[in-house]
This record gives sequence, C-alpha cells and structure tokens, in this order.
Amino acid sequence: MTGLRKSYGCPVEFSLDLLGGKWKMVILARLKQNLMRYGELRRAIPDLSDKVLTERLGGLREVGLVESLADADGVTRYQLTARGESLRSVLQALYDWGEAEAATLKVSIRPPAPTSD
Amino acid sequence: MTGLRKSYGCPVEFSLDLLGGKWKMVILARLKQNLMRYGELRRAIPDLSDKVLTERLGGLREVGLVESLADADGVTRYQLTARGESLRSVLQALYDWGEAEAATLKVSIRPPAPTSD
DNA sequence: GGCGTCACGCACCGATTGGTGCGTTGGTGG
DNA sequence: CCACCAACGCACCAATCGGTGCGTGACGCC
Repeated sequence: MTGLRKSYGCPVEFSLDLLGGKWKMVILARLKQNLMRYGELRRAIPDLSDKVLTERLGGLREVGLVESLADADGVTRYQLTARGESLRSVLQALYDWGEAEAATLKVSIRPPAPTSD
Repeated sequence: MTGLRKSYGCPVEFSLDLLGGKWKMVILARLKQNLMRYGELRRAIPDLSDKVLTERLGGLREVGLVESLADADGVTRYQLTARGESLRSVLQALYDWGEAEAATLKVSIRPPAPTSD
C-alpha cells in the first residue's frame, strides 16, 4: 500500500492519512447513498475536477474502500466495498455535524440541481 | 469567520472546510480526552511543529471549537468548547475506524512515550 | 466520416500547507 | 545575570494538492 507509514501516533492520525484531502470523504459520502457512475459523481460535485476525481477514485480503489463495476453498456459504476461500508459511521457523523453546524452558522447547503441523463 | 464560503454542495464538504488539514482533527481528538497545556499537546503530537500547532489552535479558537484558559500559574490550557464537544461522534468514529483498520492492515499505533513534567 | 461523450493521462502552474530557523517577550530558577 | 522554558510571530522554503488545458482511445450517433 503506497504512502502508508508503519506507525502513527493515534488512530485519528492514521484515519486521516488514508482519508485526508479535500475530496475523498466527499466522494465516499456520495457513494454511501448508492453506487454511481463517473459522470454522476462529476455532476454531483461540480467543483471537483475530472483529473482529481479520477485520481481520488484510483486511490480509494487502491486501499480497498471503493470498487468499480464495468457494466454491459460500457459505463463504469463505483460503489463502496464492505471495507468502505465500515466508514458509514464516520461519514454519517460528518454529515450530521456539518448539517447542524451549517444551520447554526447560516451557511447554505445546496446540492447541485439534478440533471436528466 | 474567515475563509468560509456561503454555500456548499453537501454537509460533508462543509465539515471538511472547517476541519480539514493534517492536524486539526488530531488536535481535537487529543482535547476530546481532556484539557491540555500547549506543551502537552506538543509532546503528544511530536510530528506537529510549534508554528502549526499555534496556528491550528488559533483557527480552532476562531471558529469556536476550542477555548484557552490562562491559569494562575501562567500556563495556558486548551479545551473543547460546547460546540467542540459536538464533534465527539465524528472524532470517536474516526478513532474507532482507524483503530480497526490499523489492526487489519498491521499498522502500528504507538502514542509517544509519556514524559514527566 | 465527423462530432461529441466518456474516462482517463500528462505537463504545467498556482495556491496552500506544513516545516525550519530564528527572533521576541515574559517568567522562573540557579 | 544567565539559561531555560513557554508560546508565540516572521521569513523563507519545499512539498503537496488541486486545477486547467490539452491529448488519447473507444464508442455511439448523425
């Protein structure tokens, strides 16, 4: 597994080494709802570029949190693995806290408008 | 509140805008156990530099997650605010996941040896 | 056949993050 | 008076991250 150190000062430090960065947990949170196509992820997270989405998905596959399924119609879909599913409590906790905190700070949470496909 | 956008695509994105970066959540996880002095934090997280610890504590104070208490003996102690306490579930979830995942991947979690003060 | 889409890769770049080294002020102890 | 500690700030730098722009091959559609 590339990039992992052999030793960490605490489990949170270790978690963040695997999950850190601007977009990984956002991607995982999307996939927590249901499996998604690449293009759906792209549209769901408009501020995230093509290049970084590909890279982050690759990294998440590499550590076994996400898997890709090539369908018959040639479209790739991504979903959480069992291991990735074990992150549900982390992702839900971040979601819940963010929601409450946004209400407190009057920050707007506005998913991008869905588009037909 | 510096740096916050007015709108986010989802609550997880918002959470990470406040909590992102290499050390904030590690610091918060330490303070979740109990209030700590600056020097104790420094020693508990040896890879974290003076400069960055000061900066991150400042930022966490600024968003109201941490407060500092100046004691009679002139030593400053840091602790989570009530708002910071609301992060317990996030921090505990990251801790638990990291612990389980480290066991799976045979990664060592080794807190720095405690020193007498 | 040409065009558009999909899902990538590559080169390059800007911004940010984190670290080092040094300095500061105030306090304490020898 | 000096040394050390605590808790910062500042300048500078290296590394990393994320984005842009462009290219690619495969595929589908007109």
